[in-house]
Amino acid sequence: MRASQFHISTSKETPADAEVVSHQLMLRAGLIRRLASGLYSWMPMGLRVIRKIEAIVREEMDRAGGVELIMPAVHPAELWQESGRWQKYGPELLRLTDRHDREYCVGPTHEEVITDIARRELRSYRQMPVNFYQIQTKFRDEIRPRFGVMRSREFIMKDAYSFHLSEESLLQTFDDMHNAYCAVFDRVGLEYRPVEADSGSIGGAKSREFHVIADSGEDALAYSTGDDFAANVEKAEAISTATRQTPTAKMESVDTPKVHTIDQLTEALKVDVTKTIKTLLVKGAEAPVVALIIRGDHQLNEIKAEHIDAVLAPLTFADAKDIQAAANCDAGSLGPVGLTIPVIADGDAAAMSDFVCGANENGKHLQGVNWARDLPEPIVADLRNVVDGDPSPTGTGEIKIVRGIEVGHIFQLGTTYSESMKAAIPDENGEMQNMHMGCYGIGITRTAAAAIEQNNDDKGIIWPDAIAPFTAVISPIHMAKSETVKAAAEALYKTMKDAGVDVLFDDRPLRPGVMFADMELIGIPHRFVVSEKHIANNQLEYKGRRESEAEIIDIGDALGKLG
RNA sequence: CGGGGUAUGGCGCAGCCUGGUAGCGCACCUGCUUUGGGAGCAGGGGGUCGUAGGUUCGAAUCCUGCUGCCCCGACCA
Repeated sequence: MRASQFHISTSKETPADAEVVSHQLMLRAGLIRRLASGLYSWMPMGLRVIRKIEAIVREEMDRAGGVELIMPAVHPAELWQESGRWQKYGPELLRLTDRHDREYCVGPTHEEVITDIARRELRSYRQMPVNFYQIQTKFRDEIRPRFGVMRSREFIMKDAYSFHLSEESLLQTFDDMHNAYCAVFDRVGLEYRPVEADSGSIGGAKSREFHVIADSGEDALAYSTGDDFAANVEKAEAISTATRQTPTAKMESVDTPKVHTIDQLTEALKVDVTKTIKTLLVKGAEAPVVALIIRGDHQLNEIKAEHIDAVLAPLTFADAKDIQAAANCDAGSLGPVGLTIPVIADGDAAAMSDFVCGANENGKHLQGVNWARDLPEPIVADLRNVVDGDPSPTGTGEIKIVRGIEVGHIFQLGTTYSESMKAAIPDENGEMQNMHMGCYGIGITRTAAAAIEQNNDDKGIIWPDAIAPFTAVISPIHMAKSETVKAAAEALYKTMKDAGVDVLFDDRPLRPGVMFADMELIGIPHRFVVSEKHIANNQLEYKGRRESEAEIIDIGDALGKLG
């Protein structure tokens, strides 16, 4: 491609509203343009990246036995009503009405449509297992789109859905997909980690997320230093190793005016934060409210809390009125002593002795509190987020926390959708069986953003070769003034094109500094500079995007630099 | 949804407090000079100042409504 025939649109200035580096660089390099909140156009330079990621995904899906199809972006409401998600999905589902007053939604995911296809198309167990996939635009009406294409409303996703007669077959495909995803992210050239995850609203038994490791990631991941355990913090089990000590203090009330937070409490009473507990009231499944108890320095894990039977799902915090009714005080003075509602304590909180908590009376706290002696034993459950240094749930090593960007997610759905949508098939004995299902997603556009988060410097993007918009650029110095340079650059361009290299010929009549700055910002991995200086020796200058110094090579050796 | 901020040429911003001919940098166009790391000089084009109303002789500026965009938002016992 000749740069003069392409569209290159770079900017020196960083747009004011871009927060994260990938968003800033994508805008500056002219890869994307914003149309409205959470809606982006992919400009020619950016689209090349997307197409390369798609090609890798497609190859690996095909290799793993996937078959590609494409489904409509707009879905009739009836299908979603049948699965029950028309109600459950909430405001993230963009709903539309057509001229006949029929209701539709813009698909945020395609379980319903593919299940409808499966129940119509699959008539014999001999047709299974089968794994359909598509690469297509999705729409989710996010509350707060941000970080450019990292969390946009419209985005491109590869979604695959597999159908099986048996669970064993599903497990086999789930493993195959796990391996295919590893192959995809290996080829794209990212540092990533598969982690155990909660399956969330899609439902089903087991799921695994693929995260690109980056400090700007929205998810916290826990991994073990001792083995290959890795899980989303939402899912990672917290192991309590503490054992309760014998009480030494007697319970007494202390005045704590204006103390509403744990920080204020530790300051006022000069007590270590690990001797305090916090009490959170949430709506219960049966009781109106339930008390959740965690140590002062720990954080509630909402996902874990929501999975407890006594807790109402989705997790809802008690409001001021509920708190008054249950404890006769404000939220800042809550404690478990004397409560008549169910009290569920995290393992570490249940192992505490002589602790400090709210007195259920504004302006007062209790100290020297002990379970069993001053209040009943709580129900014990895992309620908190794991933290750095926790023992690994596998028993070897300790937990470390890193941040990640979720670029892939694979689920074992089981028979959730085949039951609600009646997708059954006769087995070898002619008996109808609900199909077992798996689903597997890769965020194509998000993968591009994640790659930039992980690969950039003060000059711009540094694309991994596999997904760079162009693998190499030829930058001639003052070609307009030198027939020699022009001839050599044209010849090199032809050689590279003939060799199948995805090369950009920067034939724009620009000063060298401008050309270099543009190509570094865009992040082309390999640069070949053709100039009068070296052409006489049949040489040119090569520089890798990550290298600080250029080297002089023979023109004939240029192709060798591209591996 | 709640809180905060913001809206002036393609991009980044000043002007607003204290009402009186809309300005700067980048980008763009023309010419000359320059030419290996985002050139210099000269000239030029482009803006209903988000929108609707109000106050006023006069509104980008003051007031009110609406809209867009950005940031923050259980973490609290």
